[in-house]
Amino acid sequence: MVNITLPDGQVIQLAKGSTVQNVAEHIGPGLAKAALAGRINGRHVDLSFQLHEDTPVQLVTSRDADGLELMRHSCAHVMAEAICSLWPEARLVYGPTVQDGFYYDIDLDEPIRPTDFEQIEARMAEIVKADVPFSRHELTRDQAIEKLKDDKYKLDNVLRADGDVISFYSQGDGFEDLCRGPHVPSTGKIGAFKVMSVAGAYWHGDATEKMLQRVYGTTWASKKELNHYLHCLEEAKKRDHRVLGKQLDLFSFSDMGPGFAFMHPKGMIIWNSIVDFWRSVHDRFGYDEIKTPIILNEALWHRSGHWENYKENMYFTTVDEVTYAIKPMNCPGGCLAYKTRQHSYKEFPLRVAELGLVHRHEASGVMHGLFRVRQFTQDDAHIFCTPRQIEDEIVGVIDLTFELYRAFGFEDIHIELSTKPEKHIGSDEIWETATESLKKALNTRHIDFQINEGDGAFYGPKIDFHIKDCLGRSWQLGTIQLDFSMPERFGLTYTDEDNTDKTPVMIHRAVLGSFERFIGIIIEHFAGSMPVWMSPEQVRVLPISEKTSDYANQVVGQLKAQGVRVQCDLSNEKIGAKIAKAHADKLPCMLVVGPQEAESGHVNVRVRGEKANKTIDFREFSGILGKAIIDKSTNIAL
RNA sequence: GCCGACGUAGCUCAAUGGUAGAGCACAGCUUUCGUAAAGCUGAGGUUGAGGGUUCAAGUCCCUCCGUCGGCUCCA
Repeated sequence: MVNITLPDGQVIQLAKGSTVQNVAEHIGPGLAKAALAGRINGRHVDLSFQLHEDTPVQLVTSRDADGLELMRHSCAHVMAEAICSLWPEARLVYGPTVQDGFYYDIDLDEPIRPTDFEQIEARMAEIVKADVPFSRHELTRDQAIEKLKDDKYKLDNVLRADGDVISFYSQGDGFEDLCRGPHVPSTGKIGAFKVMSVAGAYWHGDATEKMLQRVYGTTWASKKELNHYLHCLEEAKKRDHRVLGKQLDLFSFSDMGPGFAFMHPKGMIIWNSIVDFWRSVHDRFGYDEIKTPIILNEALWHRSGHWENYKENMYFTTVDEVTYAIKPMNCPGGCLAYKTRQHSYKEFPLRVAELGLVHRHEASGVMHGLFRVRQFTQDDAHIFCTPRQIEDEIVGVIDLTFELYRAFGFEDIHIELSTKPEKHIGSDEIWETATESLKKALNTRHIDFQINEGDGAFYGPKIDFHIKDCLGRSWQLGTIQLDFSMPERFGLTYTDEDNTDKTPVMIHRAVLGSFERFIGIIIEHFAGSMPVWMSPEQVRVLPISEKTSDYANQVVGQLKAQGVRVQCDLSNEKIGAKIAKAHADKLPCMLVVGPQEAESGHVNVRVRGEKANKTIDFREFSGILGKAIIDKSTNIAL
C-alpha cells in the first residue's frame, strides 16, 4: 500500500502501483471525470502515472490555470497531427503553450494560409471526437537520439532536453511526438479550440536560420470561454490606439513618411497637457530644461561611439559637402551643452532635462502605430553628479517616476535591474559601486525588483520601469542608466573640493520613454476616454434647439473664460443625435441646455459613460469641473 | 530586414474576368425638436503605384510602396 496525501491533508491508502487516475476515482466520480493530470511536489504527471511510494498528490482539472495549460499543450499536438495529415511533408519543430493559447512551429515549404484554418480545425475536431488516449513511452537519451537521428529538429530538441529519460507521446496509433508531457488523458478532454493565425518565425529565434511557419491556436475549457476570449479580442481591437487615433482625429500616418506620426490638433492637446504637467513636476524636482539640435556633424557621433554601435539605425544628410547625422539620442548634444562652460562640484547634481526629438531608422517590419515609430520625442534628462551623489539622485528619479505614473492611473509598476554584461567598459570596481547604488536606492524606497543578470548597457547598469495597463498588458516606459563612458569620451570635467578636475558621473533617464508611445499607451489604457485634464474637448454644450443658442453661447463664453476647452453643438440635429455624437467623441461631459435651463441659469449635465443626467446651477457645475481638472480625475463626479 | 495576408469614396465595407455600389460622414433644403443618431436631395473614385496577360482586369501574373499579424530588434 502507498499513502497518498491530498492537498487538504487527508491521507488515503491505495494499492502500490495505483495511478493518479485511481486517486481521483477514490475521491469521487465527478473528479475522476474532470481530472486532466496530477501534480506531485509541484511536478505535473499524467493521470496514468503509477504511484509506488508515499507521496502527496494534487489533481489538476480544467478549472486550474495549469490544467488549462495542459489542455492547450495537448491541443498543440492535435493541431500538429491535423497539419501533418493535411501536409504529409510538414516537419514538426516545437510546440509550446503561450499566454492564452499555443503555437506550433512547422517546417513546410508550402505556405499555410488563413483559408486553410477551417480545414485544420475540422481535422482537429475529428481527432478530438475520436477521443483517443495520449500514451506515453520512454526511451533512454541514447535510444531517443538514435530514433530521431534523421529528424534535424526533434534531434535538436532532444539534445537540448534535460535528463536521461526522453518521453514520447502518441495519440491513437498513427501520430507520435517527442514531448516532455504530461498531457490530458485523451483527445476528448480538450475543450473548445480555434486556429488563430500563422506567421513566420526563425528557427531558434535566429535571423540567420530558416524561417518556419508558426501556427497559433487557442484552447479554452468550454465553448463559452472561447467565445468570451474572442469577444475580449474584439473589445481590445476597439481600444487599439491606431483605431481610436483615426476615429477621434488625434493623429495619422502617411505613405510619405512611414513611422513618422502626424499629430493633429486634438492629439496636440493631449500632448501639451502632458508636457505642461511633466514640466511642472520636473521643475519641482529641480531640473533645468534645454533643447539641443536635431542635426549635428557626423564627427560628433564618431566621438560618442554611436558610429560604431548604432550607425545602421541612423539617418544622415550632406550639406555643403559636410556630413551630418540626425540624432538618434540626445546625450552627445547634452554633453556639448555641458562643455560650454566650467563646472564646480558646488552646482552638482546638475539635472538637465530635454524633450528631445530623435530619429531612428527602425526595420520596416517593426513599426506599429505610435508604439514603434522612426521619429519620437524622448522625455530625456541627464544628471551630472559625483559618484557619492548617485544613490540620492536615483532615489529622486524613482520618486519622480512614481509620481508621474500615478497621475495617469498606473499603479502596477514593475522594476528590473540589469547588471554588467559580458561586453562592457569600465573596471569591475566601478560596476560594483554603480550597481550597488542602484540597489540601495531601490531598497531605500522599499521597492521590489527583478534582477536581469548581464542585461545592462555596455556603458553601465540600468533600472527599467514597466507598467501594467487596464488590460493587464505590460509596457516598458522609463529607464535609468548609469554611464561611465560618455563623460570620458567627451572629456567632461568639474572642479572638485580639492581643486582638481574630475570626470562627472552621468545618469541618463527617461520616465515616459517616448511621448508618442506613451500617448498610444494611455489612449488604449483609457480606451480613448481621456481624463478631463487632458481631454481635447472637455465640455460640449448641446442646445435643444436654435432657440437656446444664445444661452448656450453664453455658457460657452463663461467656461472659455475659465480656461475650459469647450465647444457648442449648433448643428441642426435633435438633442438625441447631439448626445450620441458627443458620446462617440468620448466627451467627458456634456451640458444640455433648453429654455428651462436658460430661464434659471442652470445646466443639465451628462457625464461620460453614464445614462443619468442632473440639472444643476451653472456656477456649481463650473466649480465641480474645475476641481476635476485640478485633481486629474478620470471622470467628473457630480 | 524576414514569412504570410491585405490595400475599393473621408471612415467601415460590398462587387462568378463583363456598366464600381451601400451605410456613416460631408454639402444644400425641410424640420426647431427635452436626453444614445429625423426626412429629402446632392456631391464624392485613374479601385495604393507601375508594368503585363486578355476582346475585356477592382478581380489573373510580375515589380515597387504602404498597412496588418508574427519573427528578429527596440523607447
